[in-house]
Amino acid sequence: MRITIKDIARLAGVSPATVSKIINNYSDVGEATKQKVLSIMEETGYRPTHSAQSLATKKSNLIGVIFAGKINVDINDPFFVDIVNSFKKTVGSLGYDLLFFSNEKFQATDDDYLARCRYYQVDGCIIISGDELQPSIIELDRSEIPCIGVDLVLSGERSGYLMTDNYKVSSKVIEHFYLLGHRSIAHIGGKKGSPISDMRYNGFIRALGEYGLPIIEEYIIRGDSFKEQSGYNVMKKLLSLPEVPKAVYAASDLMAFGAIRAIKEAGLRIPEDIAIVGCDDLDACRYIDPPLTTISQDKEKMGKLAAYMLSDIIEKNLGTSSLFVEPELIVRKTCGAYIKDF
Amino acid sequence: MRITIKDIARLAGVSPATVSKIINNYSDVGEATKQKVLSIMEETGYRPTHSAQSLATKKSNLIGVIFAGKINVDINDPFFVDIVNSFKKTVGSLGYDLLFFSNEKFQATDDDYLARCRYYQVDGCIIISGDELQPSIIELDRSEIPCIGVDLVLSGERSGYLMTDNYKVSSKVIEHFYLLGHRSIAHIGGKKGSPISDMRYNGFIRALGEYGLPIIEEYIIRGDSFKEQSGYNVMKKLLSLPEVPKAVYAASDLMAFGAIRAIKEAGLRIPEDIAIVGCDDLDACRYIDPPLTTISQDKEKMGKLAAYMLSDIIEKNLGTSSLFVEPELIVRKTCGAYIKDF
DNA sequence: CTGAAAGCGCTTACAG
DNA sequence: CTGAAAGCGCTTACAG
Repeated sequence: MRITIKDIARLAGVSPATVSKIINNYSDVGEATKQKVLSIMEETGYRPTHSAQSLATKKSNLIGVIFAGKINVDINDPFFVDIVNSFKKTVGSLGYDLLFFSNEKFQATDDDYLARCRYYQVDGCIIISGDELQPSIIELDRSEIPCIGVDLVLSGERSGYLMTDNYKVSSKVIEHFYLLGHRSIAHIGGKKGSPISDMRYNGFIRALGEYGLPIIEEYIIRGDSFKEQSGYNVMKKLLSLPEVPKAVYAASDLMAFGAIRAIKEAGLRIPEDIAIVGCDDLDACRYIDPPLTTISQDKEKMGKLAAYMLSDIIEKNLGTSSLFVEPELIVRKTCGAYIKDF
Repeated sequence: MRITIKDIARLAGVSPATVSKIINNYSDVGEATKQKVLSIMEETGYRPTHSAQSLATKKSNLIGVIFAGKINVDINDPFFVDIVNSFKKTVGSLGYDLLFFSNEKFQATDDDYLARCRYYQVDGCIIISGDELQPSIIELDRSEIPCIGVDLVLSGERSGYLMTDNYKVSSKVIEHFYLLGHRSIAHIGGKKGSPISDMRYNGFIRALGEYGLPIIEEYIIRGDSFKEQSGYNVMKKLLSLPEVPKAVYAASDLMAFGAIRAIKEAGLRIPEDIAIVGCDDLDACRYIDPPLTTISQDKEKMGKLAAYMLSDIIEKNLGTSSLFVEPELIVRKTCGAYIKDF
């Protein structure tokens, strides 16, 4: 039924071995035979079969995509999707296709990623973190499978990772507020214990020091998630203080949205009464009223870097490396600064 | 190196054939041998290899995911992602994993989807439309590969499709406006020629008839895309009319966002001066000011249905079938109707 | 209930 | 420059 390498060989009057060499671009093949075989492959529309190639070579040209953590089930997280989109383009041009693991399958061992990677013989993996990690990710990190973590520190021999410089995220916010004349800055932090939110929190404290700004205990409150409601709740507390802060830095856009809702409910104006900046640069930032000033991660670049780093590990057997990507301040209207060159 | 079925057989003192039968749940195996083999597999952590299984059975347990059309390169479209997310869960529980094709690869023949499906021996495909179709999708539809189209009419022997009932989308909007007392309704249409936008347009015209409402030529303008700017431009035209419409139905949320911008710039109020409803229920609808009333597609259900339809075609060899999913009106604040039971 | 043997479609030393 | 042969790790009639 299916047309195989044997058929091509017969049609061209050569051996399957020779056809194989031509498919794989070996140099030691006669130009004449090469052309003949090539044209027959063309005519017949022949294509090799992945499983046969994979079985023989132990390579699959497949990259596994894993969204680690409890949030695992959902691949529609905007951050995840943007990274993967960019990653896919680059890795695609390098000759790989993407395999998304269904978490619903190998449930037996609570998500045995390593087993699945071996099952499919993936050449490598990209693991994007969703904060709460499973042990099976650690197992995968330590294995022979090349891995690259995004927002996730990996330390295996054939692993690498990258993330936005989250300290810089906070210091850019502080700098912005500082230049605008603010000296007392509040922070709506993300959940304590989440690596990303901890980095932003610590970055905030550190930046305060660098700019000689006071750390005001009552102004620093951490929510229980990155969600809208959490930001709303924290802002309510801030609003109930004897002296309401005039500048607040929310660790996520969603929290900033919640804070904006609370501020409006309190009858206060943004940015006149309270200036606010978020974090993530969701699409909705442009549509909310007023449009939210925020920090953007260069997801395009991150996906691309992840692709190249992974391919370096796979092909050149490079060891662990890590990269920190520069974040960018996006000035919109929640801080009263309209000048673009901030 | 890798532990194989032969090792297990040797360790258990049986033949590879017997181990294979146990792996594949054949019934004609002695209980005693079965238990022994099972425990050895457990101890050794043995897992079969995908490529070997696939080569022998000609099945891959892989479903190809294709985002058809020119927009192809980007998988971060919210509609696409939500559908795929739901699809993935269901199809995952059915034992399949997802393969995302890189468009950058087989560029030779402008995206030879069929060839790629055969190369990977995918068991089936889900094709989500991005309006502008490539010929290679048609080729795939006509092939032996089971396909299910989302927002895309497929007619192959082993194909099926589903989409939201886009006529109903429009009639629900008209009904809402009608109940609110509006009799002259404007339409900011999507690009002419795009199947989805045409259905919404035609549904609009038809619903007008059903409610005995007039078709006002000047009030019906189609944009050149579903984008924000396009909605802005069309709304400007509407605003320049001698009699400005008081109710407008935009064929996409993004267009509605653009229209809102134009309305605000003109110094008019929403919904007091102009009521507006969008289409898609993007996240941003909740954050824009005022929150946008819109029509939501049941993406969760659509993904699930797509999964079951596809698996029916694959396993039961079922023929073509098509499904139309009921859309839902989400009442927010752009029409002046706050009552939930609309 | 169990196993020997052939086959799935390719690749890779190796010999010539 | 070319080909015969063995091997990759499974499965599937078929025979017993």
